Amino acid sequence: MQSNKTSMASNTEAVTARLRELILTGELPQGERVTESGLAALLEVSRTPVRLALATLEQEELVEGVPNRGFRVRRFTLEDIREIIEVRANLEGMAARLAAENGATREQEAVLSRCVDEVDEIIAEKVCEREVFRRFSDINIRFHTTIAKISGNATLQRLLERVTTLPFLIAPLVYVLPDEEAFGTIIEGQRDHIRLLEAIQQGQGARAEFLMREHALMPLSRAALLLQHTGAKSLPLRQAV
Amino acid sequence: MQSNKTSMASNTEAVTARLRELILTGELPQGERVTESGLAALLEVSRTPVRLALATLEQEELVEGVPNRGFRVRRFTLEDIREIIEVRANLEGMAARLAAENGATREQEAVLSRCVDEVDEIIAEKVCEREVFRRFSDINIRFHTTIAKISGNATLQRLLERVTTLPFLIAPLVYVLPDEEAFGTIIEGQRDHIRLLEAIQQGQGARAEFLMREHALMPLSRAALLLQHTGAKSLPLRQAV
DNA sequence: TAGTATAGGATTGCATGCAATGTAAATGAA
DNA sequence: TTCATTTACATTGCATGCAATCCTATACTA
Repeated sequence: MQSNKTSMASNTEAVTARLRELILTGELPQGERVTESGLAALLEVSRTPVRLALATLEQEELVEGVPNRGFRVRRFTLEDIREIIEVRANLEGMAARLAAENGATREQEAVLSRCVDEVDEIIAEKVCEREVFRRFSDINIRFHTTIAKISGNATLQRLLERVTTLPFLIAPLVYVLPDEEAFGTIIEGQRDHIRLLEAIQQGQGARAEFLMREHALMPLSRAALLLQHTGAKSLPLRQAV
Repeated sequence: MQSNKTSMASNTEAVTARLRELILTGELPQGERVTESGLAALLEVSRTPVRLALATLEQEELVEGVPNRGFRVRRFTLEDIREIIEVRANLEGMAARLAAENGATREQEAVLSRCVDEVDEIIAEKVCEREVFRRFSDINIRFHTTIAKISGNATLQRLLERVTTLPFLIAPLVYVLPDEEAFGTIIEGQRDHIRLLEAIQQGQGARAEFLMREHALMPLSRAALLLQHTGAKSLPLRQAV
C-alpha cells in the first residue's frame, strides 16, 4: 500500500530528523524503550526507514541499542553533559586558535563584527523577553559557526556540529533562569566575544584558544543551576523555543 | 532463500567490519563507486545489511553518498589527513591533560610504565624487522588508549576512537620508510612517551597536553615522506600488516 | 551537424513477509 | 509453595518484490 501522503524528498531523512526532534525536546522521554514497530506506527511509515534512522541516531548517541531488545533513548546525566561540554570547549578552542592563525577574510571578519554589534543593540535595549533571548541565541550560533568555518578544518567543523547539536549550544538554558540572571549571561558572553574577535583579528592564537575554552564552559554552570532550579534528575537537552 | 552458510552472530556488523576493512586496506580503491547490489553480491548477503553498513560507514566518513546515485569510497588527500591528524592531536592533548589532572590508578600507571619498558627492550635489541615494528605498534596503541581511559571522559574516548581508526594510528607508516629511518621514529616516539608518563605522574596537565599535541603530530611528517617515497596521489589509509 | 526529446536500463528507497531469537508467562512437578 | 520446563508472544534481523527516480544512449528534428 503505497501511501499517498504528501510525498517528500527522502522519507528516511525526515524520519531521522523527526525522531531527533522528539528526543531532544523530551517528547520521547530519556530512558524510554522504543521499538521499530512502535515508532513506525507513530510516524506512519514502515519499519525500514525507522530502522535506518535508529542506526543513525545510535551513532549520534541519542539512542542506545540493547543487543536483541531494540533501542532505548539515552539518558543524559549532569556528568554526561559535563563531559560533552568539556570536549566541545576544547574543540572550540582549537577552532579559535586556527582562526586566529589563519586569519579571517574581510567578509568573515565582518560577520563576526556584526554579531558583536547586534548583541550590543540587544544589551542597549535592556528588554528581557523570550523573543530577545531567541535572537541572541541565533546570533551566538552564527558567531561560533563562523569561527569554525574560519578555522578551515572541515573535520573539526563536523565534530563540532556533532557535539553541538546535542546539548544546548549556548543559550537555550537561559530560558529557565530568572530573566535578570539570564540577561546577565548575555552580557558576560558578549565580553568574551569581544575579546575573542580582537584576538582573532590580531592573530593571537593562544589567547583566542584559551578565551574560547573558558567561554565555552559557561553552559556548564548554567546546567548545574538548572538542576537546582527544577530539581530534575536528568537534563532536558533542549528547551522548546 | 535462507542462506545455509555458516551462520554468524550479526550479519550487519560483520558486513560493516568487512567493508571497513576493504576500504582501509585499499581493496576498494578510493573514489570507487559502490552499489548496494554490487557489494551484496560481493559479500554474498542481501542488500539489507549492506544498506545498514553503508549508512554507518557514511557517518564514519569512509564513504560518501551521492544523492540518488548510491555511494562512493571517500578519497583522502594529504590535506584531509592533515586536518584529521591535527584534530586528533588536539583531542589526545586534552586526554593527556585530563589524565595528568585526574591522576592514574596504580594499575593504569603500571600499564603505561610497562609500555615504556617494552619499547626500551625493542630499542635495545636493535633489530629492524617488520615483526618488531608490529610489536611497537601494538604497544603504542596500548599507551595511547590507556591515557584516553585515564582521562575519564567517555565522550572524548569515543571521538578519539573515531579519528584514530581512520588514518594510521601511529606506526604503520614506518613500514614504507627505510628501516633505519623507521627505527629512528620509534626512538623519537619513545622519548615523548617517557616525558608524557613523567608529566602525568607528576600531575603536570599543561605540560602533558602540549607534549602530547606535539607527539601526535609526528605521523604528519611521515605522511608527507610517504608521498615523496611512493609518488602516489592519494594516501593508503592503512598498510596491510 | 547539433540539440532536444524520449525510451530504456540501472539503482535506490520503501514495504512487507518470514524465520530466528529472546522474554515472559503459565503450567506442572517436587 | 517454589522451582523448573515448556509454550506462546513480542520483536528484531534479513530477504525480496515493486515502484519511483535518475542517468544514458539513441533517435529524431531543425
